[in-house]
Amino acid sequence: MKSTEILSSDTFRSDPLTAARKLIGAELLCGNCSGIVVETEAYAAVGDEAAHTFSRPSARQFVAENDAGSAYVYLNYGMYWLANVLVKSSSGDGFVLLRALEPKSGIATMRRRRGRRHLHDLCSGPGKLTIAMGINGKDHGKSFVGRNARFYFRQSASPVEVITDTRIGITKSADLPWRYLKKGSRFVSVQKKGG
DNA sequence: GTTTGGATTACT
DNA sequence: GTAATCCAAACA
Repeated sequence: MKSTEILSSDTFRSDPLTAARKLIGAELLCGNCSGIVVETEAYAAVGDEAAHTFSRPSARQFVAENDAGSAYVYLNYGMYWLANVLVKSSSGDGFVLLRALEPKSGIATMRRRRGRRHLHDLCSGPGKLTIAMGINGKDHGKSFVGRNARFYFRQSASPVEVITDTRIGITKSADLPWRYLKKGSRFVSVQKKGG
């Protein structure tokens, strides 16, 4: 029972750092596919130069018009869809970028979608996991909340050790330790020394 | 109307 | 190391 419990929507009513940490170890489900979240990054809606909200009025409008738990999905580098969860709280709004999963279910489907065979190459990056899970621009604005949502999270069955690191692929506010990783996971996007 | 800069990935 | 490929925002 514990392992199939839906992650409380309160998770998305936390500040971005807390929410990003809480999502590590949760299971993301979409259709017949699922995977354990092993890597996330937090982006703050205010004061974070790396966040879309810093330079995009359309992103600020998204935050204003959507509820906590909504999907913020955008096309990066003209090629890859990246998926975030909108979080809203009294201590700050923001996004949690889903960066890597440990594949659990629907692996044949993931292999077909990705055109890759190896388990470690299915969801080991923000652009890869959206392909593997079948998430794209049509999912922008949809909700991660509720058992009937197109995608949703299950609570971790057991406590997970989380480590932090600096965020990947950004040039502004790059020194903030807002990347969260499941300790020891070999399914993360970029292995750093010791990781 | 044109330019610019990306929260990436796969291939050489 | 770097090509691929699209969009929002900024500039003219």
